[in-house]
This record gives sequence, C-alpha cells and structure tokens, in this order.
Amino acid sequence: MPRTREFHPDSVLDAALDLFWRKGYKACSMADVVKKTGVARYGLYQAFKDKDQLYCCTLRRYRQKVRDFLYSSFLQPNDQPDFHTLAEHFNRILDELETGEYQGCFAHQAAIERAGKDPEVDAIVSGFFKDIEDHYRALLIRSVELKQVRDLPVEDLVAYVMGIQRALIAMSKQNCSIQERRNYVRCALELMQP
Amino acid sequence: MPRTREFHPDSVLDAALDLFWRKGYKACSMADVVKKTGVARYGLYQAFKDKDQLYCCTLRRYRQKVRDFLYSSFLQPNDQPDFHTLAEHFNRILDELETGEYQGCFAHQAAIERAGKDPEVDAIVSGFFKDIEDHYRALLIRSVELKQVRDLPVEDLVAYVMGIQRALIAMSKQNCSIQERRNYVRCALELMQP
DNA sequence: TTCGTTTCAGAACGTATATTCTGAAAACAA
DNA sequence: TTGTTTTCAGAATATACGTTCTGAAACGAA
Repeated sequence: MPRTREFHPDSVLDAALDLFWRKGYKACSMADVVKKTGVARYGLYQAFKDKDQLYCCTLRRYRQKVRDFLYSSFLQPNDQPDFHTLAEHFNRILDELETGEYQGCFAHQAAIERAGKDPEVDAIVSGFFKDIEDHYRALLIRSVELKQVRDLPVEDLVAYVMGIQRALIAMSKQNCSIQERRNYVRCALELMQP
Repeated sequence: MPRTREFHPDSVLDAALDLFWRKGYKACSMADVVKKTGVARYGLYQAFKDKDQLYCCTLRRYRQKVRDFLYSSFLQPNDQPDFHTLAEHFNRILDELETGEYQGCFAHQAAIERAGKDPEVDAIVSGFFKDIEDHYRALLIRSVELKQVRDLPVEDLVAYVMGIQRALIAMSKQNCSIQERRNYVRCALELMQP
C-alpha cells in the first residue's frame, strides 16, 4: 500500500558518521546531514527519531566497524594471535591514522563531547572499549604463556596495552608527528618484553 | 574621564574556563557566561573581542595554571627532581582527577573539539604539551643518570611518559574506575624501571 | 557644575538550529 | 481504476545563538 522509502538507512548512517566524526556532535547540524545525503528531513526523523538517536546509531555503527577491524587484525591468517600480532595491529592503526581521512577515534571524541550528557552514549562508549579489551586480553594471555612479554598479571597488561592505544589516539589530535607516534608505540611495546 | 569597569577580566576568565571545560566550546554560549559572571554582554565583547578570542584566553589561562601545577610538583622541596618525583606527580594527578570537580584535560578537549578549526587554539595546545614535555625531559635525564629507569634515549622516555599522561586523561573520560587508573599508572611506571 | 568618555543593562538584529507541519506524489491492494 | 497509506520536498515554527545597538548612568577633568 505505502509509498516505498527512497533511501537506505545504512548509507545515511555512513554519511552521518563522516559528518559527526569530522565536525563533532554540536557542530554538525541536521541540515548538514540532509545536504550530504539528499534525504528529506522528514525521512531522517521518521527513521531515527531525533538528532540524539541518530548520533547513537552512528556511534553503534562505528563500534561495529571497529569490531570488524579487530577481527581482521586478530583472526587472520591463523587463529592463534600472539605478541607479534599485536605489533602488527598497532602498525595497522598507525597506517590508518597516517593515510586515512580521519584523525583520532570517534568513540573517544564522543566520550569527550557527550560524556555524562547522554547515558546511552556512555553505555556504547563503555562497550566499545570493552570490545577492544577482550581482544587484547585473549592475545596477552597467550603472549604470557609463550614468554613473549614480562610475567605480570594479565589485567595489568591489558590496561597497559589499552594505554598505548589511548595515548596514540590522543597524540594524533595534538599535532604530534607521525615519527613521534611510531617511536612511541615501538618504545612502549619494547618495554613490555622481558 | 571614563566610567570605571565593574568587573575583573581574570575572574571572567575563571568563570569562562569553568563553563567551557564543563560544556565544551559549542555547547557553552555567551549567554551562559553572562549569566554566570553577571557581566554585561557589552563588557565581554569589549574586553575579549568575540567568543573565539574569549575561548583562546581561557585556554591560555588554563595553560598557565598547569604550568604552576608543574612547578609546584617538580621544584619542591628541593630543586633536583628524579624518578620518585615523577611518581608523586602522577599521584597528584590521580588525586586531582578523583576528588577535583573536573574530569580530563581542558587542552585535550580543546584539541579534539577545535583542532584544525582555529589555528590559535592549535598553537596554544601545542605549546601546552611542550611545556609538560620540557618538565618531564629534565626529570628523566636525571633519572637516567641515577639509573632509576632503563637506559633508553631520553626522547623515547619523554614520549613514553607523555603517553602515560595521555592515557590517564583518556581513561578518566571513558568510565574507567579509579582503581583501574591507579593500577595502570603503577604498571606503566614499573615497566620503565630496570 | 558641566562636559566628554566609558560602562552598564538590556533590547534588537540577523542568522542558525531542531523539529513539526503541509500538500503533492508514489506505491500497491482492491 | 480507485482508495489508502506512506514518503517526499520544502515551508513553517519556535527557540537559541553571536553580535551590535541604544539610552541611561557613572566617573573624572576642566
């Protein structure tokens, strides 16, 4: 009976993610999304309720994209990632920050701009970092067994590696050169080894 | 001849810093500043030109406050700070994040929300982190001499310690518990030692 | 006191924003 | 075809924003 929708919600989310990531939550208006996607205002509000919900949806989509990135880093070519896999993973992130069109991490940006203002954002951000921790944990347990890293409590190692990632993300927003970033990661990983 | 000004610019900056820090650049309006300070709009624009300039002034003021914090951390009670001083310094930061009324670092927030949008902000942020690096460098040179830390190039150590700080700031915005933060700092500092 | 200058308090202006409303068009069932 | 339902495109609304303007008030010099 009804008229069929002329846009695909996922493509709207990709466009909105691009805009929110580039400009931030406040500085990106619904008019910006309309202009970029060509989708009518009515369609956006019908599909996503309001701006806050649209933002949360883009954040969830980002989380899924990063999850895919993690799987592709840690589960190929074999299913036994170890410390070398971690080094390669950070190199992938360094390459992405160097050549990709986005600086920094959308979830971290969301945490800073919307922390404590939208509980739903808080929850997604927490889950986002939990995803990453889980991948690191599995890898680090194996690295300890193989004596590739110092023999410390696994949770300490997880927190330490999360710290490397957090620092790297921060650096890429604070005018640190690519060389500085690579040196930092190399040094921080070296200090983990026995 | 003229009528005398009824407010003190520095107290306006303190109030504006509080608001910008809490809400962010976009989400804090000039009306908010007027309401909080009681100063007339005209007075604000006369003293600070416009919102961007007011923001830059608060950022410079924040930089100075942090400089004072660094001096009080590193130049007391003696003038020979070493690795133990660094550990105490991070404990001060941890305490401040735990009991203080602000979460995170205003300069880092500025970098994320306004990076690439206002060159003046970029410059102040760069200088801000350079200040901190300089303090860490002097301390780390001495720590290496005293063999309190592993014998690595000083610039690597500086980058590493800056990384600890960056990670700590990020954690305090990402729902990490106080215990997690303290564990992380302890672990990261331990790995520096021989 | 009077005059000139500056601040004050708030109105005013123009623009931008999030959201809703409106009539026409499209799709499909009957 | 007709009728019903939904989307479309854009106008409309109400608010918020950054900034400027206006007249009254305060201050100090003459």
